[in-house]
Amino acid sequence: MRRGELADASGCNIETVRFYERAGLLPAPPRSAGGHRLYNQDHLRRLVFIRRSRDLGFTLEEVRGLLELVDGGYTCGEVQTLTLKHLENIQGKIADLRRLERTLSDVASTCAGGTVPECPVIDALFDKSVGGRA
Amino acid sequence: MRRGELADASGCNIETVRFYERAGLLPAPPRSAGGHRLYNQDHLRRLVFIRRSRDLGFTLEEVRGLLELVDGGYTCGEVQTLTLKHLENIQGKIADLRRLERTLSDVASTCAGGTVPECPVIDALFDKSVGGRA
DNA sequence: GATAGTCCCTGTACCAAGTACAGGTTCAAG
DNA sequence: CTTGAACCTGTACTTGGTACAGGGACTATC
Repeated sequence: MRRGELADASGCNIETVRFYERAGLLPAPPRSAGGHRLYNQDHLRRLVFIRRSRDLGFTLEEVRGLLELVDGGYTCGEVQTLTLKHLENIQGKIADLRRLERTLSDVASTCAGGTVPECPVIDALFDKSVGGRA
Repeated sequence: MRRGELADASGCNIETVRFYERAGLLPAPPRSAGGHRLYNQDHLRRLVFIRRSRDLGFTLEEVRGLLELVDGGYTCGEVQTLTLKHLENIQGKIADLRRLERTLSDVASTCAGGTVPECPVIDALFDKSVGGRA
């Protein structure tokens, strides 16, 4: 398989394949006489693993950790630990965004709209406390 | 006020002040004979505006838009439009993350933990469909 | 065997939104 | 006048890719 085929088969962008190779997530494949990368099913499997992990919101660093487990042997418990930790991260982000949403809709609700050349939202951004940060 | 004082007073990092100047969000202040930036209360007000907008999750591009309104005159309705649009963005992100959380906790729940050298989470990442992307 | 068209090669630059640092200068206090 | 802190500039780094320029390889057709 060449790079374009691998990309299509995995759902990755063709440039991303090279990027993952440079990042050390995907092993450098053998090359043709002319220097073209030649992939096999193992590469595809691994690339799909990476893409799915990314779809689940794991960072590349976390994916690297998962791949190390995969390569070096792992227990279900180790994987569970990483997964639950990541889940907590996601939940933390959701909580942050909900606070933000709350603050923002509070601010927005002070605003009556219309063609008045002043706005409490702008005033709040300039002058008032606007709630904590994410 | 010098740059460090402005940074402290606004809650920004000192480097960020320079970054916002380069980005065209904060006007270049007058300089001392030796080239040091000298800020006034208007700069502080504007920087606080930027920081608070950022805290509310507006991108720098959106902050730029808000500042253009501030500088050029605006109606409450215009501000409201931007604010509500941004609120929708945030809500969209929350929805994405909640789908992700759901998928992730579904995957995590298949996993029993312990010292077994295999894990359904890993299997899912390699072999199964794992749900849509954010 | 030539040629066209597609794919691939490398290196590099770009995005957001800053942060950090090196190497040199200025300011303010003592 | 000296010291030390704060400042100056330019540049590199981060994350997770994407995009492009300028060239080479592969494949099919004539």
